[in-house]
Amino acid sequence: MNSESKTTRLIRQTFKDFLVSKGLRITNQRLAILDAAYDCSDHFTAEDLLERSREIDSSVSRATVYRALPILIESKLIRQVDVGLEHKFYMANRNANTFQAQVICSDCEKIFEIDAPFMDWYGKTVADKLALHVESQRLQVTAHCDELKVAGVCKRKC
Amino acid sequence: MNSESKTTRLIRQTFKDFLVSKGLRITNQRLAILDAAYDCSDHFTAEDLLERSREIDSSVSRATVYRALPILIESKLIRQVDVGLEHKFYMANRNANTFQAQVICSDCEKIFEIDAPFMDWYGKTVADKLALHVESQRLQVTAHCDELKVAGVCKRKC
DNA sequence: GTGCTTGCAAAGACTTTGCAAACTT
DNA sequence: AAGTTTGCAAAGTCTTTGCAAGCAC
Repeated sequence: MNSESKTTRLIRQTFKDFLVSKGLRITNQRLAILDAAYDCSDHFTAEDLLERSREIDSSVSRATVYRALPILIESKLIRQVDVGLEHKFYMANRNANTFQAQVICSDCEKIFEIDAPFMDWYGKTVADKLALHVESQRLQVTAHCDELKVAGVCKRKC
Repeated sequence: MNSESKTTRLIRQTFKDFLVSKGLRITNQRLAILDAAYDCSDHFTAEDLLERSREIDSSVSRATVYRALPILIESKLIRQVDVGLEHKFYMANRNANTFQAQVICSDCEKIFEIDAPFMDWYGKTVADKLALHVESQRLQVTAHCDELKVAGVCKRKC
């Protein structure tokens, strides 16, 4: 049972604990939205999330998705990935500890998440200069696909 | 005459050349919008730009600002600075050659632009791993103001 | 039962677009 | 004169909000 794996249960429990700790209620819609988010291996938009949530619980409405997103972000179970494209993206926060950078292919608009531990140190150094305390950092690299330019196709489904 | 400085003339000429090279027309509104953008030492939103443009040429409309922004960005005279705050920001591209990072104060939402030449190397290295060719990079550090937390005030007008 | 949550539809915020008049070339 | 560009207002897109009914506790 994929939906009952050990990890899934742990994630759900974390979310439930978070809701309780905030005096919020555990609802089927919120759980469906959480599961839908973790069902995506990739980045997703609010609209994607609505669609996937509805496959799990058809009663989920757009409003509920938009209301759930800030909660999921605050709980650190998902994070916002704003890459300056048309839409805002989100993704499940599977490895919250390493600093992640995004490489965005401008040909196919695919977003790659990569570890960039060095950034962490650098960002802190930079903020120290301004006497600010770092909360979060983002490194985004926009790039185009060499393969696509040459061969007209990109192996990574660009 | 501030509006007739050497730099200003150079910028205007660059823009005019760009327009001509694209078969677009040189209009007072477009020039007003360009001047307004370079009149800001800081980041600005589309709405800010409308307001400032109208001080130069009161006939500038919101639609024209929105139509001019992509042209100004394509000409590299301004660039978009998307920091994931409420609005999209833009800024004059005064030093296009150095990689810029943004440090965003989450207390006052002020945005500091800093040089981060090392990022450039790092971003390229990272993109090379994926066989992509770097177009642009952004490093954004969100931080909060220590002074504000302690003293309730921030010298840099946080 | 109490009061947080929900879905719906309407409202909001920001941006884009259709059209006739005005302007650049 | 020919064809772009403009301002206006309307339409779009994405997101938020008000409200009464429904649900978790």
